[in-house]
Amino acid sequence: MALEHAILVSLLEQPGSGYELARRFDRSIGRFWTATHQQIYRVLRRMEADGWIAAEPVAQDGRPDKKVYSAAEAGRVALAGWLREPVEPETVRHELAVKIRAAAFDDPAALISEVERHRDGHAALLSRYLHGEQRDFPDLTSLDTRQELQHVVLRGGIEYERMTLAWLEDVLATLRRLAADTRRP
Amino acid sequence: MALEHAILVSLLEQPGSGYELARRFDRSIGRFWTATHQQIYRVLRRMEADGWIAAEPVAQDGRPDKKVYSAAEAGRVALAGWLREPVEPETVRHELAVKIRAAAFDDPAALISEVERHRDGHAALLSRYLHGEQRDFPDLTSLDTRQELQHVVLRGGIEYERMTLAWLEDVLATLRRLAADTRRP
DNA sequence: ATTGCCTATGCAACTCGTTGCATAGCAGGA
DNA sequence: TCCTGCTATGCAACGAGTTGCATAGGCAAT
Repeated sequence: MALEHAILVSLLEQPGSGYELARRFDRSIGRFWTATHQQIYRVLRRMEADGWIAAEPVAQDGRPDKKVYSAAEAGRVALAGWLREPVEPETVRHELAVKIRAAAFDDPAALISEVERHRDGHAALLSRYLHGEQRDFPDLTSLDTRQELQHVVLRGGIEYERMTLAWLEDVLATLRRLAADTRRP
Repeated sequence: MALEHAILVSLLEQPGSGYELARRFDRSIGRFWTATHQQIYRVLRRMEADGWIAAEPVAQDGRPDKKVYSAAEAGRVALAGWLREPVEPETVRHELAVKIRAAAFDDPAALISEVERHRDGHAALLSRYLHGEQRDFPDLTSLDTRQELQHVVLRGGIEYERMTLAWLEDVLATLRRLAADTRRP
């Protein structure tokens, strides 16, 4: 399980409440790790009990109080240990690939609009990444270690989206060709 | 949940026992959907109860009896319905990306061997895909619908591995540069 | 002879992840 | 004024996924 570790990284980069973490997981962190607020609150309580993080209650006016968490030394040590462990067979769940192969037993044309939706979603994400890159890394010649590492992860996201986009166009061309073939074979 | 649907696709392509399905999920299907034998047996029982698949006991000599499942009409209909539903935000779990960002709070050099391991794994997988392509699709000019769709999914796998490989080399170069910088800044 | 691996299925216990709902005050628009 | 939405945290129930173990015969190598 790496949710603890993803939370630790996020808290090391910037302390925050459970709610704030949930929003980060909807944005930047969510690029490579997703989590709902339920998961996050549960894990935060466990991590606090284990001494990995420390909580400080913060009163706010006009809105509910919050608990701001920050990474503790024990958490940083646990993270360093995890870094040195070999990991994961990376479980894959690619629903669209299942659908494409399933289309052989139904109508390939029925999938076209669904694939177009995915393509548009990936195109939008790529454009968000590229804008985010320009905003957060305007000068690529002077980055510190943290920024270098954030940027190489972002480059991975960008390349992934580019590749996915090209593949989805390939899928669409294939589906359209098959649909035309079955209409007048 | 798409495990049912992945199993249906596999059984439509070729009937088989739970054990055989489990092995397929370790090989080709496992490229885009993973599952253990436990999950598979449980889901098979439910699908049989729902009338999506039919089971036929097959006696074998020299080894235990098996139950060979095949997709039923109700299953095919369910699969066609699922094809037409919009789906999934595709939950992402990219442990290596978490590790890379975590390295900013520890020693970037500690990650190098881990990333090299991943790179080697992806290189081996790419080579398996390319050999599988040559074996299963020797003549790309005469494919039926099913093969066309299988091949476009395989192309996706190949492009994914190529992209990942290039990115991991980028990650390695970045980590090595950062490691050199911190040794003599 | 024993050990280990392969086929084949399954139970039990557990953890992880998701969904629906609840509370509660404040802000902004129809 | 009412409705919607945001901040902020949490409970309860369920479903999905993992891990360890069990059975049981056959095969091959040590």
